[in-house]
Amino acid sequence: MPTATFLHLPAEKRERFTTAALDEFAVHDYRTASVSRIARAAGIAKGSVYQYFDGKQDLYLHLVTLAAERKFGFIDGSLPADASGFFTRFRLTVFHGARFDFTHPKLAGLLYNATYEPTGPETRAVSAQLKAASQRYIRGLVDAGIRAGDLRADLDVDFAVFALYQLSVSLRDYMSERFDFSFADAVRHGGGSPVPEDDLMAVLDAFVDVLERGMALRSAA
Amino acid sequence: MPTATFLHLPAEKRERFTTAALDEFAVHDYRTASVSRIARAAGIAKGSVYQYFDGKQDLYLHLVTLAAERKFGFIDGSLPADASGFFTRFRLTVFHGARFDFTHPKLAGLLYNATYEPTGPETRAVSAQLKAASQRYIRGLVDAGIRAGDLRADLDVDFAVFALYQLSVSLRDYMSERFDFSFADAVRHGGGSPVPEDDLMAVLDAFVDVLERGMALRSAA
Amino acid sequence: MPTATFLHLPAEKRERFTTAALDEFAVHDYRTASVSRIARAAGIAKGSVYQYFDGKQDLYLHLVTLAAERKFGFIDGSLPADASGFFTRFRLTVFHGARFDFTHPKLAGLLYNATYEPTGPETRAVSAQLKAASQRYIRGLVDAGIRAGDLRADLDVDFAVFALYQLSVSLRDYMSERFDFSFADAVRHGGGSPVPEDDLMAVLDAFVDVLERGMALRSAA
Amino acid sequence: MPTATFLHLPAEKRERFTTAALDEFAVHDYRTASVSRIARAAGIAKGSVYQYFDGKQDLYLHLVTLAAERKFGFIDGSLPADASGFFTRFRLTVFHGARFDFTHPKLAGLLYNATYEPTGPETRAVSAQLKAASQRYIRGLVDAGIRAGDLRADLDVDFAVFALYQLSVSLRDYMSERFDFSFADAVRHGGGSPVPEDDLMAVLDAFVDVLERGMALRSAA
DNA sequence: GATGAATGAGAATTCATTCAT
DNA sequence: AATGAATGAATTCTCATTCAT
Repeated sequence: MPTATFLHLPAEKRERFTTAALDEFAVHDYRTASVSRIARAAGIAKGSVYQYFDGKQDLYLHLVTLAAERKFGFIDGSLPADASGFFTRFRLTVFHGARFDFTHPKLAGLLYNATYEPTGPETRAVSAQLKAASQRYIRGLVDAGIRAGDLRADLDVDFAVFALYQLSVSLRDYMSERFDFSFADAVRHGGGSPVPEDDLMAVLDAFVDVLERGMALRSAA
Repeated sequence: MPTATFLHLPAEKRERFTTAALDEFAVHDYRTASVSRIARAAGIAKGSVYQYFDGKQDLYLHLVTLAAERKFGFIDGSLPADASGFFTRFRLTVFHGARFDFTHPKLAGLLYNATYEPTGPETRAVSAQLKAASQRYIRGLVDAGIRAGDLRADLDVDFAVFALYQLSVSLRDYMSERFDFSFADAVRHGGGSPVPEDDLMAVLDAFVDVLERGMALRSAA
Repeated sequence: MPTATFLHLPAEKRERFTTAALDEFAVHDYRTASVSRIARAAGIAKGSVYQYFDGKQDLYLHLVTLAAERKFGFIDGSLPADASGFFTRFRLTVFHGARFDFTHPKLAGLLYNATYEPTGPETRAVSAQLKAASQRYIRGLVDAGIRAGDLRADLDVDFAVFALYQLSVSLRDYMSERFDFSFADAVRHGGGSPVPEDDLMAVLDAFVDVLERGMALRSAA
Repeated sequence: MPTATFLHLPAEKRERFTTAALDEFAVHDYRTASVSRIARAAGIAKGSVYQYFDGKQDLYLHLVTLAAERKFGFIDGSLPADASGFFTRFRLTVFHGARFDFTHPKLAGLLYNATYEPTGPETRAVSAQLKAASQRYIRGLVDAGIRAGDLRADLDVDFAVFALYQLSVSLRDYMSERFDFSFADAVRHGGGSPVPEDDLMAVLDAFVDVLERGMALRSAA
């Protein structure tokens, strides 16, 4: 948790620091990220970092929490209140998640890194928490989908949740390759025009299409 | 690539080294893996590592390549020659892949680590190569499946390949959680009885079921 | 020396600070003691410490002086005015010194630490001063003892003073081991029943016995 | 324990390092001693220290062990084989111990520091071990003295051992003051002519005199 | 071809002290 | 008079790589 010192900081400075820290963790994993580099980039003394946070681990926890809250908040805020079926709702969730990734490449990069963080003792808890939260969210959608009759009642819910989670998370890789969009560059140079929403929707159509109908030729259905 | 020196080594020594290196990278990610530990475990001088390989990165590339060849070879060798439809063939591929993971936990651990190690200039190329090879393999299956009429002709092939790849790779996580099987322990202590093949098949049924039929209630189809 | 600022402080605040500082130096040696922790425990700003004292070193000097005064005062106040022979008087001195240690573990801990902290320019002076004061006190006893005919006139006074001083100071270690009494715990948890006065007296008897009669078999004396 | 690397070092270099390390620990206590300073003084890279020893703690353990062995060896080698009574033997032990201190000020300084080391987790074991060894040695002398009829049979052995130990160890302080000999300077500048052996003996006479006969006027003995 | 000692830049972290507010 | 954020030099320790033997 940030210290009181950090919270009392002038907004400008606090944000300069946060930006520097996000820049670092968006590009490097936990081990590779350097507190010294963050301090240098933020233009503060190395010791100050330890006035703001309990240490590297604490700073990391804060940033991941922050990013997760922002992303979940962004998605929630973008979803229409009236749900309209599982597939529509899921597509929108992924769609706004992807929009968030394009428009907040640093936060998204951090979350992506956190998800695939090699599990050392320092990061295990954070990664696990992050995964659990995402899967809980998806499980809620799936349960509702079954209740509403949108999904097959005989679905293996555990596997479905797992599949939806994995595909959602790694969709970033897919988009990156398909649209030749480098999230790494976006983080570093603020850059690259995001994928047009139409193209994005087309991908999501393919996604939902497979989810909905499966891949098989409707053989003897 | 291994140097000529390494290739001319007495087989026993070469294998002692390879084993030690695999042991190390199976348990640690690239950064955490230690060249010194490998040398010590192999009973050779640290300097020798640099006579055999160009450096840590080069050694890593060699090991990942080796592991990938072994896994692909294992799967190919286990598949019946006569294909019998896309879903059956795919299920068998994943099934034998999982069997490989259970019976070769070190090689599998290394491949898993390599897959999720996209950060850092040292590993990016290797990860990308590994991913490309896997996806090429899957794409072959999908293309054949469409030609054979097992898969819908209007399928978004790129997305399908991506989805199959991601789910196959991360199936390891799913099994680990579902069956409470720790691959890390298996690597370290050779241990743990692998998931019974029946249970494994049950998971693959759920997997293929979703792929084949999708998740939607066959509403008014 | 405390600044005027410190002396003009409301008594309550001044004492809160003193208590916090004693707590810290009773448990930690000079290097390990932390100004920040003291400020936090006293509920004042870190900067205030430097308004009250010239720095860590100055604060340390003040505390040691304070503790020494308290201990000497305690002993003096407990001794009967009419002296009754060197050994009785010395035994009482040590006895009340030990009682002070048991009942004022923090002050005693601080003094003990200060005594054995001769390393480093910051503490050397304070240690020397403390040692000098103690030895001066003992020298007074010895001189009087000789004059009164309680001690041998041919005694090497310098050595005698040194020996009495060292043994008195380190008696704490002896008692701690002999009675399994942890002064460290007493400081931290206020706790532990002190050694019963009878047992304490028995130790002092052995002490004085050696001092008085020596260790030799009264051979053919 | 030193690593094999350290033991295989050319004698000159090994000694340069050992000297530098002793210089450091003879003047500073454990906390204050700096590995960086040792490396600089020895003219080697900081990292090399960690090739030679497991870390600061390990280096410290090695040095203390070394110094203790040297001092005990020196004393043992200097004592005549035929014991001649407790007090003679004890006086000789202390005498040669003091000679060692004057002629090996660094080793002696290190041992002195180790004895009074503030007990943090890193040094506790070493200090305790050192004290235990010394006291065991003294207890042996005392036990033999009683058996031989040199010491009173009703002596409180525990206290006697404690007293002899404390006085022996702190004799260094006494000599330092009495003869105005700065061990610190001796360590730093190799300097100062040691106290003449006659003067040293005179002090030991006073010491043994008090031990043997006690301090009391043989009043009504 | 093998060795293994040496390197040195870089990591995280601590803390007494200062000084603008 | 009080505050408390900022400092920055100092600490221990790591490890891939090199190179003289």
